[in-house]
Amino acid sequence: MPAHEHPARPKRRDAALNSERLVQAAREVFARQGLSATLEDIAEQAGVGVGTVYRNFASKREIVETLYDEAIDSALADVRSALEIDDPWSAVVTFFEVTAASQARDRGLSETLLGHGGLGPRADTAEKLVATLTPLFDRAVTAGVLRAGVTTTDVLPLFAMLNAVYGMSDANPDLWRRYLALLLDGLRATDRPALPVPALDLASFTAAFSAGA
Amino acid sequence: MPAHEHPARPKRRDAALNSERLVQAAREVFARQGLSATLEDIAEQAGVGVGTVYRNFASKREIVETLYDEAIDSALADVRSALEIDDPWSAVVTFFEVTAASQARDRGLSETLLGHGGLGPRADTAEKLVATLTPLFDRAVTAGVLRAGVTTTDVLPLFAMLNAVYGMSDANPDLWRRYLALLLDGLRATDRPALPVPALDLASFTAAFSAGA
DNA sequence: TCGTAACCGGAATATCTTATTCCGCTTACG
DNA sequence: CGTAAGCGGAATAAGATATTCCGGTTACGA
Repeated sequence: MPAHEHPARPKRRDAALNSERLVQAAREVFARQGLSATLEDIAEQAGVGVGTVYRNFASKREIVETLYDEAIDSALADVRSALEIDDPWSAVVTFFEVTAASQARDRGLSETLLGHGGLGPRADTAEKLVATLTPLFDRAVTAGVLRAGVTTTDVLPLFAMLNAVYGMSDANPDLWRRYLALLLDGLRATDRPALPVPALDLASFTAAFSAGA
Repeated sequence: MPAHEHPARPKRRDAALNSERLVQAAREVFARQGLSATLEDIAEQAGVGVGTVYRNFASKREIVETLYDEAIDSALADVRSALEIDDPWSAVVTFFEVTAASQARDRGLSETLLGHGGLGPRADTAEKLVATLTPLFDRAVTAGVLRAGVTTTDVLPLFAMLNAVYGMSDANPDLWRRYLALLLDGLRATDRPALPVPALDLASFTAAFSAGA
């Protein structure tokens, strides 16, 4: 908020409370149901009427932007903090596990990052993502722990795949870990033949990343 | 068509032609765009008006049923024909490749099988699917080529994952093969630790299978 | 070549869904 | 207490898309 804000009269106490409740409710509902959740779902979760939603946000889009604006930065931060792990392979594994765990926990987040919601990631995000991932992957390649041919552009398809499993079974919320383990085994250096079909090139990656579904 | 059909007067030639065109058009459009394709898309592809669609089918649902009624049986047939391959591991690989290839080629098909369209698979289909897959997997286990703990219920998540990649890049229509290879490597017997998190049990599998998205 | 029943195209209509607006009623608080 | 800030939620606006309808065409048998 602008620094020159009129301290004016503060919000009425009940209004301020509703405001907080709404943000919290939006987080929970989007996390559980994804970005296609209804404003009425959110209002109900917050225990208020839809009118109150609009007294706090100009539109649904604004709510989504408010909540997930830093989503991508946060994902990039996960990459960087994985780089602090000494063992190159552990770092890769940790990156995937931490990132996937956030997405499994928050369907709105994964939709935002995969562009399945309305507003796809901004155009330059793809490049930034690749740039950030490069050190992590390079180090693993140098150490000889990453399978030949695996590149940074593989992460989009890999997360898209995991995304398909997140909510599959209410009884097994951690089911995705099983398939992530499978994928990581395939990603690890082996004496097996190289993968068929090359990874996406940068152009295709960017296109796919900005496309969504 | 009933055997006691009045030979009556045959359809007008143009009408018969349109009929064929429509079925063909529906196949193409559903394959390309998935079951959410519009009846108008189909009519346009066939070069007719929407009215004509309704002179041939009572509803959109009927079109989908007509086209994908045998989809599941066909998938089951793929399993059985994979069983005719002598090498147990090749059989598993072939099953995945053949089945995934059909689905990559036809988005309507994969949506039907994964229940992403309107009409999910019928209730008893899950059991039938598991029953059919069992010999294929059992043989691979006996031969010691399948990783410990991998079961028939893994196929649903695995195909769901592949489904997320099928249309990802127009420039690389075969990209899915790259990730299928990765998954198959993980599925193959190794001396690596067992997978974390068990596979779905039958009840969860059935539930997930009938759920869709 | 005609007459006409069978067919057509595609605009109009019926439904749904969900975002967004509005307004009469409440309530916090000076 | 008075009243402006807030509120709930019905009403409205819009966008999709399945389905219906009907005036205009066309195949085809006589």
